[in-house]
Amino acid sequence: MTVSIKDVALAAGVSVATVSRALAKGPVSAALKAKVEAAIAATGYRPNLSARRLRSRHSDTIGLIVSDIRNPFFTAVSRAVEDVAYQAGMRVILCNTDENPDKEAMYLRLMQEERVTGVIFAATRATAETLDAEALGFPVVLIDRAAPGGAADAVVLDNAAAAGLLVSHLREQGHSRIGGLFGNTSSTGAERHAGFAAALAQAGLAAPARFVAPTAEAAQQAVSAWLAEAEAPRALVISNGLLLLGAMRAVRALGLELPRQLALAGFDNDSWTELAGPGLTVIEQPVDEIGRAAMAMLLERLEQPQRSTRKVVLTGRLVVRGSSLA
Amino acid sequence: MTVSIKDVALAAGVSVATVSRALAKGPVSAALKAKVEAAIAATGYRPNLSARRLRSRHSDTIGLIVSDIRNPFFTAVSRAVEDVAYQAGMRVILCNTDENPDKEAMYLRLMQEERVTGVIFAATRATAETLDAEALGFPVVLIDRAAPGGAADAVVLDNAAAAGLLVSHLREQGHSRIGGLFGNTSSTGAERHAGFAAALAQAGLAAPARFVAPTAEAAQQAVSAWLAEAEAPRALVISNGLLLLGAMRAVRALGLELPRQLALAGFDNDSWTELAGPGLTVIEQPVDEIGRAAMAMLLERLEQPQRSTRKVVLTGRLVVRGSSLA
DNA sequence: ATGAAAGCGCTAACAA
DNA sequence: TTGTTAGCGCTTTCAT
Repeated sequence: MTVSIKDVALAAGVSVATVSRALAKGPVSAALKAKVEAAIAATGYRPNLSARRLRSRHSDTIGLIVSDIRNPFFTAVSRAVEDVAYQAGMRVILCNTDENPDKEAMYLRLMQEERVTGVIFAATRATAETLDAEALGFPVVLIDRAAPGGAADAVVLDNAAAAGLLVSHLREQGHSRIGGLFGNTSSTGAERHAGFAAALAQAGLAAPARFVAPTAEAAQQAVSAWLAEAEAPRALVISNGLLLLGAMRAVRALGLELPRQLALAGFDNDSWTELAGPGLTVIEQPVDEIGRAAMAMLLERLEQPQRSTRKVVLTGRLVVRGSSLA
Repeated sequence: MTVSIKDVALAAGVSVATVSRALAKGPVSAALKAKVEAAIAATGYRPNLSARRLRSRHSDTIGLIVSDIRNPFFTAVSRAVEDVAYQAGMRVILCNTDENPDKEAMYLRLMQEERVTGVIFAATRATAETLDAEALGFPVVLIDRAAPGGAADAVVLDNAAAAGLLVSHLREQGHSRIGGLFGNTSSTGAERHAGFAAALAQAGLAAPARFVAPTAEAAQQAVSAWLAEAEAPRALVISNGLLLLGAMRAVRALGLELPRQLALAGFDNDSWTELAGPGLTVIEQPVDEIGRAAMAMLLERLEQPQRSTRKVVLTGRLVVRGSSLA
């Protein structure tokens, strides 16, 4: 039925050890190696990775746990991670948690059962706070959101600075009634809010903010309601690409003209932001770099399990488009 | 070091078989089951999935091979597939081929080595034509693109009809100089072109068409060049979401006003299409249904390996927006 | 350089 | 219901 290394050995007239060595590029004479290769071709043999992992005790697999792969930010990061991983001979298991702590716990358990080499993880705040990398049995690199107190390695954006960049830009365009919309499950939302609030405080301005579930629908609803109020902001900072999508839908539904009636600026240079309305002003995250840096940190951590945790902080780039211009 | 079922058995004072049964919800008395669970908690035991797969001879894993997860169509399909799969207790391996036949071959080999239960595969035309599901050793369900002659199960859109829908719509809006842009690597592009050409032929009109690599960049370039020509079309049908993105960038770069100077209609109701310009008229694919149907077909095929191959043809829905209105 | 043999952690006969 | 035992296919000593 299924052909094993034993069948190959038999067909080649060598021992299973020799076949294994030939496969692993170990010390095998050219003559035997040729015989083995012929036998593999003749039998149609394919190594069984489960057996290999069981015996060799390394899975060469990393887990990538994100909230939702439909978010273009995570899609882009995951492509970068996968490309690097496959080049390094590692597989990637991708999981979507929908920002649900129960699912996060479930997938972390799965990662243990898969005996993964390591995990790259965009955790909710709740999980990041209680994460115990020691107990998990594999290294974890957090992306997008960091753990408090440097409990784990992390690759993040300088969220506060980026939010400040957006506020400064809107101020330069003459805005003073600036509101902010943020996600309520991640530390990222909190950090961006902090930067937003600090920048406005420094300017002596109020910093009205709202927090919503991290979905386009929630954002659309929140923005619609907010803009209908008497003291509605004239400019809006939106904390991520998903929320920005919802905000933009609200703007369209209300028939508002950007930037005349409302200035809009947000996070994530998703491909559509350049095409919507007059183009949306956004903070571009270095998504490829985030993926690469996370993989690199994971590999470093594997080599030096004891070194102290690090946080790589990357800088966002302000992309100015029509939605925020005076 | 790593705790195995043996350690649990020892701690619980039972045999390894009893632990295994307790884990598999086999016949175990409540008393022993409690002891086992206590021992698992005490030891922090986690089953080793590699060992389980090796011994049980089923991986409970399905492979999902797409061209590029950054394409929102595949992102959406993959989410649907994963949700169904995880509910059915299966894990998913996701691979990106970038429409590269070498990568396709490599990942199919990987699937064999993982001893996957089955594969859902968006193949290039080249690979679909030579696909031999028998030799692979696992069932394959093609998505988005079918194999000629029904060589494998498939879930596809009625591409020709959908393209016809777009042409009819543009005709109704009074257009007669209608051009089409299609991808050059997939059967999907070919089918959409066929439907496009047939619909225009029936109307007694010319059907100028161009074929490009399936990237936004190639589309942008092709559209820019085409619209600069003397006999440029006044309406454009674009074969998928990625190409549509490129086309839209070209439109913006040229400063064209939709739909006054150019009518635009295409495939894939990606979230941005409602926000770009006056909103883009598109064919919406039932992405969730595609994912679900593919998983369902895979499971059916596993139960009935011998039944003849089937092709599930789903219907696209025309979503009319401003980009194509007279 | 090659082979014999042990055993990774688990499930599935088979016995009891 | 429970325990004993034989492998699943592979890598890795340990000999030779």
